[in-house]
Amino acid sequence: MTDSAKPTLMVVDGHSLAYRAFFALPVENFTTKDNQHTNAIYGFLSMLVNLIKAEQPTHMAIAFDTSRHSFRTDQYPEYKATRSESPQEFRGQVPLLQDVLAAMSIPVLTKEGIEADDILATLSVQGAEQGYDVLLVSGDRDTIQLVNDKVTLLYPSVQGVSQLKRYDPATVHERYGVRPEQYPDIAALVGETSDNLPGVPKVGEKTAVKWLTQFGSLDELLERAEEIKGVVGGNLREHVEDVRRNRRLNRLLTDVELPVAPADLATAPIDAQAVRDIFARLEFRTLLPRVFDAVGASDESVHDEPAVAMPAPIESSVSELAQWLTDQSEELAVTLVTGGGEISRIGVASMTELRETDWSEATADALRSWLESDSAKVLNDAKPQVKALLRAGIRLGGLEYDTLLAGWLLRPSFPDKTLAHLVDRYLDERLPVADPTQLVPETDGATPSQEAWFTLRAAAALRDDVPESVATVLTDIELPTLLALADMEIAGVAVSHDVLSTFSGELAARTDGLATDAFALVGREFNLGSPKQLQEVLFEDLQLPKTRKTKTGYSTDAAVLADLQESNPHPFLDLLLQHREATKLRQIIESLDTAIRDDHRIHTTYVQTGSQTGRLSSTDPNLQNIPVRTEESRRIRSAFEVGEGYETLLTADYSQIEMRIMAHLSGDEGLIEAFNSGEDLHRFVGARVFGVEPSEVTSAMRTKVKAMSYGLVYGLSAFGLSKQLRIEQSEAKKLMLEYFARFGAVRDYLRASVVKAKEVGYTETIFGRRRPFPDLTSPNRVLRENAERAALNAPIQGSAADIMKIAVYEIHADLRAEGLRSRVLLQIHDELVVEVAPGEWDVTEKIVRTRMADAADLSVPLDVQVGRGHDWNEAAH
DNA sequence: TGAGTTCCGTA
DNA sequence: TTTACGGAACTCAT
Repeated sequence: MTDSAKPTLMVVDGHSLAYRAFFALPVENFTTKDNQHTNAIYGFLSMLVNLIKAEQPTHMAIAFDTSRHSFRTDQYPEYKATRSESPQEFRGQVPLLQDVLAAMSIPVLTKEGIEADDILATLSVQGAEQGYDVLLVSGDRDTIQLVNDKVTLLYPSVQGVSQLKRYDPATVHERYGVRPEQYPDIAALVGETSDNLPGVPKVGEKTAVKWLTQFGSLDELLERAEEIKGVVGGNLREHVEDVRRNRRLNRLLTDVELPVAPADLATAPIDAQAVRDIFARLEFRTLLPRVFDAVGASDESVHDEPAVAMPAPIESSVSELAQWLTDQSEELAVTLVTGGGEISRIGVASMTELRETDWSEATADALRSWLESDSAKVLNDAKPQVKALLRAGIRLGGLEYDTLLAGWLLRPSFPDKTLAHLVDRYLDERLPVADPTQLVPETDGATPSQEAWFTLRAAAALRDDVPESVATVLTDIELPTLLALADMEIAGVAVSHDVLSTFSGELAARTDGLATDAFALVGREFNLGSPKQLQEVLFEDLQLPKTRKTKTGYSTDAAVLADLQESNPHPFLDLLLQHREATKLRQIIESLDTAIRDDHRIHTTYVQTGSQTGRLSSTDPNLQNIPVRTEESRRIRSAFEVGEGYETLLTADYSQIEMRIMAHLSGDEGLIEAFNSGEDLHRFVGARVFGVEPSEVTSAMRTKVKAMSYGLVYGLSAFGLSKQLRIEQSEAKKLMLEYFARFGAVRDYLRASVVKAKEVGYTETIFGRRRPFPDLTSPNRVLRENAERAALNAPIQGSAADIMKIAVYEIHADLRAEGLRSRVLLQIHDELVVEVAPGEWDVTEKIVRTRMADAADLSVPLDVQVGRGHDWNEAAH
């Protein structure tokens, strides 16, 4: 408190400040796991807390607008009419913010037909009369008129909500050149675009101030308007009525009837538990201690102490540990410290006890039976640990939960997939981490059993949050898949260095030749791989027409170059395209070759949490983007061979799985019939769309409906379709209309699924996997439409991913259960590559075919194509 | 050394 | 103005 004995009354325009916060803070950082946006609430509270701490008000209230309707709109319907409606994401936050304020015992004032600023005006007058120092906080300039010796205005500066500028009469005069009560006169003359109040044309602040100084008052000025010369004088005379109206509307009411008087607004103790509860719901953590600090309340629960005290890790001998493990009846968490694929230490935790020991062969022997048993185990990021155990000859049993996978299933878009983040988010505690920048860290990182303990507790918290359908996806799809992937990664795939290097040599000779020829055509040498230098050559040296713009210049991608070749043929373009193609192949070969390990095989890593749809991704190297489209590029696939001790490779792929899912989900009778007819899909669809017999469908017709069918799944537009097929947009539009005339249920389904997603905030696959889409209700059209297309696609791509995962783990399990050596090696979204041991072809093929076909029970059959060959290319035929 | 951009390979 | 990925090369700033 200040040394003045005077009480301070602080009145805040909640609406205008929360609205500023809404636009100032990126919404993606402020979204709870239920997809509740909280950026406006957070920003407002953050500012409020700072204010309370700095100003120490003795009395306080927050005023809100009730609706767009007010006495001003009654008088002048156009008032604020150009202001677009505040977005739903904002409006949804206001009631929550008011709940928070209630918990903080801060009165919220609203009155039907009255704007927040009028409440501020009324309280400021009452407060000043009754001997308070009045502090107004508002983002609306009209409140400047309220400033006087007893009333100070805090107004957000351009930099943002956190910076408030303090206006007393002197600062107002300094800034606007008039006394505060004259500010509305200026505003009336100049007009206020944001309120849709036009002023006098060509009159800005400077002119307005000059006139007011000259004539002393607005009334005087309007009386003697004929004395003003020139165009502005004419403008003023023509707009006298507008000015009077503006002045009428921007006068704030100082006599609003309120249920409270300043004396009723004395600050009261906050309801600590209520604040904690609502902050937990809003997932605010750092704000909680700031609130308690600002209001001078103490709260022990906010000081980072774990809800449960962490037991001290017990260093155990191997035999003690083995004994302890068999004594436990509850689920345990396990953490293996691995490095270079080797295990160095193991930690195990129950809720109450932490045990750990170094890993050695003796450890492996002693713990094997427990590790392989069905005893329930929880791990975080189990796959690398499962692999390390497999290398040590132990097959982990009883894997009940993986917190990494659970966290990803809840929020597939969240990039931070560390245990530290899960602990932070779901336990609201901090996982101890060693400071990596210090040679001798001041703080120790968590030991393995401590990590296990946090994992166990994070799992409990996650189980509370994960909806049942998602929990089923984790248990029935992801965990079994994890075990299959571990074996696939360890198996790897045999790749011939010789085949690769022969091809690479040929390509090297070719790229050199192409570059030489290209430089000769241009007349100088440059870096063909540099988009920047290439632009100089294309658009300056060769004077080709400018293409599609990119952030940094003009595009030179393959599609653009093909367009250029059509409109402005130039031999250089051809050479460039060929050079690109050949260098790309060389790159791919190079990365594959360096990835071949001593066992002559490549071991990719499947990232189970690598996509937002449920697909896998593949890294180091990526084996899901090996070229296949051109005859030549398929030579790379021929380097992927059957390994030693095996007989042949088997490839199996789902044909048109996404269209089949579409048929199933939409229930479109035409599409279902297409798949049941046995006819080629695109031929069947083409016949329907173009009204001809299937035998009469030309390849051009087939190409068109094929592009249309595939495009559907992506939310393709007529524009995109025309671009892809290189046809007129009108023709593309016609094609879409014809298509939907025959397969209308498809369109109905796609539309309905986006509407549903908008309602519930997420999409769902056939098996219950969810993907949240907060942007579906975004006021930003680009964001919203992007989200709509992704939401259209997610259930389809995701269901296909679910089906393939089910097939993979069932095939994996069957092969093992039958005691076969044949094994799954690769998964490329809708294709599997299997290595078949001598004599096992028939049984393996049968398992693969039936498990893939039966992975889901849809209203159309799942068609599986199987191929056999010595290498991947051959097996694809 | 690292972030951002462009381009391109796959399903 | 077509979904989902990983990765190489280049550019520019640090």
